[in-house]
Amino acid sequence: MPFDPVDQQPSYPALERTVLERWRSHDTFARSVAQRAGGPRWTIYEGPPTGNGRPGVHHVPSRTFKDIFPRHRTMKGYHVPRQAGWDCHGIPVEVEVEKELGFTSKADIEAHGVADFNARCRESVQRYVAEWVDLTERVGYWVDFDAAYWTMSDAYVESVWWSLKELYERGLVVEGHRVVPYCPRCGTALSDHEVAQGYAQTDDPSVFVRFPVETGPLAQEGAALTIWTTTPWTLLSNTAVAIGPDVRYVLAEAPGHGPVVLAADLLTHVLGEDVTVRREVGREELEGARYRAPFDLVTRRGAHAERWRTIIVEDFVTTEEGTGLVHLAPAFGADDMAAAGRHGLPVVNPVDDQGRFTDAITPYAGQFVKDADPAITADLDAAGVLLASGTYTHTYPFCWRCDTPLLYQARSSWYVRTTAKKDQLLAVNEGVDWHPDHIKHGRYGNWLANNVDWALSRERYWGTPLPLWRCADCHAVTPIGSRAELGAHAGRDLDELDPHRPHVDAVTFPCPGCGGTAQRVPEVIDAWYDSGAMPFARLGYPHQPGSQEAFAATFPADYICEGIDQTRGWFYSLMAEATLLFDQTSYASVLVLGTVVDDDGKKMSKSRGNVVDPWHLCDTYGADALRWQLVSGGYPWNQQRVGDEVIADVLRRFFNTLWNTYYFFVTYANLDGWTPQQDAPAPQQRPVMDRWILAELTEAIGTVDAALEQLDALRAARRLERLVDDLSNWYVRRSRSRFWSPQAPDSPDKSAAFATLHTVLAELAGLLAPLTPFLADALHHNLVHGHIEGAPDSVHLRDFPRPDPALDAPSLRAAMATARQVTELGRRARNNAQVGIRQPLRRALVVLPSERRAGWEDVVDVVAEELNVKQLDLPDDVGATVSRSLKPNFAALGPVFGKQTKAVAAALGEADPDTVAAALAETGTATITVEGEQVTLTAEQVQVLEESATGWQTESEGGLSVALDLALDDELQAEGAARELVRGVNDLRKRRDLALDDRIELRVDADAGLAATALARHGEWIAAETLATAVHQAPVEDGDTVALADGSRARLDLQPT
RNA sequence: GGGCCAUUAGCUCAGUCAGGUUAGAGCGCACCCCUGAUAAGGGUGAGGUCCGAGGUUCAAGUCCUCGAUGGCCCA
Repeated sequence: MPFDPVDQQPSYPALERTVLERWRSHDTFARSVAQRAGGPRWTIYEGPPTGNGRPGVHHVPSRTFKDIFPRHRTMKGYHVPRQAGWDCHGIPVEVEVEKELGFTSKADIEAHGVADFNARCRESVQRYVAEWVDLTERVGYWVDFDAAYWTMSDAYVESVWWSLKELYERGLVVEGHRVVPYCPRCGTALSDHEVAQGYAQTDDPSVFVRFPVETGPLAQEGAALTIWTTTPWTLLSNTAVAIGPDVRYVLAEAPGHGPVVLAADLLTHVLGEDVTVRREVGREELEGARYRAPFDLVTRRGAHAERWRTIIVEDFVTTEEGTGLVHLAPAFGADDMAAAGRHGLPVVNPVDDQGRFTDAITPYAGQFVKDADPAITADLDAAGVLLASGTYTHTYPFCWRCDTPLLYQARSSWYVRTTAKKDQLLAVNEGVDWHPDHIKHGRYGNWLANNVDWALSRERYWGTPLPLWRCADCHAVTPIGSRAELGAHAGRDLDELDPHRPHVDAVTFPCPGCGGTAQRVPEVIDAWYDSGAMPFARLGYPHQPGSQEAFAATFPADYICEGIDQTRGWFYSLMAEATLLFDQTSYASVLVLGTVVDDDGKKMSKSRGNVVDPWHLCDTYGADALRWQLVSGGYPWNQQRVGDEVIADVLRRFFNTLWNTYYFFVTYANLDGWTPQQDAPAPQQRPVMDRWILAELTEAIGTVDAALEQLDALRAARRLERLVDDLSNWYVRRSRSRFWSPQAPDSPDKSAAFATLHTVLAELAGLLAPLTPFLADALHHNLVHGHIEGAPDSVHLRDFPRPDPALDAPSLRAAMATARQVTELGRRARNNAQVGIRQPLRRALVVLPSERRAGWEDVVDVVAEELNVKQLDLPDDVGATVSRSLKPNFAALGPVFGKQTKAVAAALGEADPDTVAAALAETGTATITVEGEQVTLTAEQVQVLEESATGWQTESEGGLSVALDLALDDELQAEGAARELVRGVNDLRKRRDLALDDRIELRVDADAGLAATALARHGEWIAAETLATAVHQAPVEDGDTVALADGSRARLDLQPT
């Protein structure tokens, strides 16, 4: 047998396991990369998954879309190495280990010993790696794990050090005293990402407080400022009050309160309806005025005495809530801190690392600040400055680990000064090809435009140590770019030093400036910096031999792909570091994926219990089906549904259709003994169906190739779905008989059909290879490898299909589209006339718009056969059988006639269709009367509809009509009967489980009229169609009954021979 | 509170960037047809305030403004 026999109902998971095994044993992935080593480089960066958790189905989309385009580019001749990577550092890893050890605070870690703690972290990140590798392989994502980079490796850490030293020396890494979200219990600042996890609704105090004015006219009137806060404990640290530049302020009085100043817009909101406005208060009265704050527990410092507790003007003040006058405590608010910087205000912070008031704050010393709120409020009341108090419900961040309310607190930490390069970041972003493009100026662009400096340092343990050594004496900082450099300073060989804590902390060296002792600063860095460093750090750049050449060849990446949650994660860290270090982006194009949801469109979560297991899907339907759902189910950046229902649907819709076509080909080729070596007519000499499907194939190749080139897998998948549908439900359906002619072993028509179908399936395998790598390779392996001279042993080793211009035939494709539309109308007509398709009809009349008549003669036979009519006429002049109507083509009329369009359309309705049609046919234009004026219209502007009249079963649509002649004569009825008999026999063969090529003897009980006529006139044809070696007219006891058009019944039975 | 995305048939989605008068596909449902490749295919039918309200235009699912709901990200 030329081809391996194919199961009619395949198990795709079993097939995929076979292919996986072949890839393993044949080293297919490595060979696919290596054989393109001389080609142009195309680079993808693998965003490192954190090894700190199990892979789930939500990881499959990115693994799919990271696979498709590299496979395509590889088949196009590009050299596309794919290095895997693992993200190893970070607080989530620490938390995992802390849980294991039952730790609750940093003190526990210190007591336990950082060395062992970090060793456990190192072990923890390797725990799930095997599962990740398994799933990655199973879904067909080709990536090189052997060459994987680990962000915790010595070389990686050293490379990150190099980059930080570079940035430090350019003044882009600085120490800053800034307000950060801080967990007083865990003793560290939190990253934005961590803070985002901990927002919860909570009730906080809400107090309105009077600050009496001490200078200027307002002081003489006894006025006080009105301020509002939800953190009374920050009032102790008040240093200024801010007003808005465009806010209107008034002096007002309400019963029980003295005269107070507040924003006019918030007057009744704060003081109620029963309030009297004394007068407007101008900005100049307020700005610079001194006031008295309720507490004097902290004192001003000399240098800032001037602005201490005065009124300043700041843009961030709004009248959306509060009073329009904002109390500032620079140590506890980012806006406050920024304002303090701008106005030279002091920063006072009477709160310690555990969130408690310091000893100097006598009344509240040692209290956790939030716990002191009630006492503070009571004291305000006692002092007579409390206007009102209550509770305020809002969302507030809590520590996601211990539920402690976070404090925004000024702390010293290290920053990357991304704001210094903000304009360049924006410029670099302009050059990136975002998919979808709205991200560029939308979600991501907005984020960049509001760029703030990158809070780099973490007061933690398991991370890349910040490579800065500070002198205890002169405080000079020495940045270190490698272990060798560190060794040179320390005067000993440190090349084997573990560059993590605590080992690296133990290394000190004499300060190059003053000779004092330089000690590493205590912080490690944000793990996001590690991930953003991967373009160079994965290579150990610049220290490792060859890393500089490798970096030059692979930077920037041509393509990256991750979920939309990486907008402010990896997409940013990659771009920011590349811009700061190398003044360019690190990726030319990026595909952003949407979130994965279940069958019902719900987000998957453990608590909801709707987490889909990727292994279940792969083992039930196959990885190809899962991949196809992801690429064909909608745009990848929208939400992606994954679940049993949608994937089972994909199997039905696409895979089974393709597989049936494949099964048909293999079955009949093997029956016939056909092989690709057989001579076949040149494509241009083949029958019209062959030329048509080859033209469709050629067009599809061009479309799919261009779509994949543009990272548009959806368009590629849609085109392939159409091609498979065309192939199965039109080409094979219409060509079926050509594959089955045992009487004509060497028919050129048959070999043309086999050659055509083989070509289409083989090229389909090539087109599908990037998308469904398993099925594509199975097809290739059976149909091409070993049959075609020089064909590689995997579809992934061949070149991507190229369109053959000689096969392209746009006019034929258009004609066939018309043919199929006519067929559809004809079938509708038969249905409505209730005439079965097996009953031949004498004649049908087809009306086509003139522009669609080209090429009709090529396809008319196909339509006649499909509709089972003897003759199809396309009369030039259908005369009396047609009634015409006119339809305005608004798309053409609108631009010419503008506002007059509707009048022209109305006039067309009044005009005589026959006259207009005749004029258009003769001269190409026609003149009608519109509102008393003569107007000339072109054929493009007017569509002439023709509809067949009486005596026919007529169906029309879009300017096409089909009219069936329903009259039957004896001859037609006999033919119809013959076809009924054939169908009856073949149905019986099938039910008796006869093989396709089993011969039979046929007996027909045909005393009655039509069956006898059919046997007499078409006996030979019936025998040929049913593989009957003999047809007997004889009584039949059992067997089947076939009902015929004249109402008679024929009994039939068969006997295998 | 801010930003982005989505909202089209019972369900899942195209169509929206380049406005054009009969808004499509698949699944599901009902009836019918076809079937020696078919867990298929074909025809018909039921099913649409294209989220809503304004606006621009000869013409709006499509463009603009405002709003609603959902999702994501951020605060």
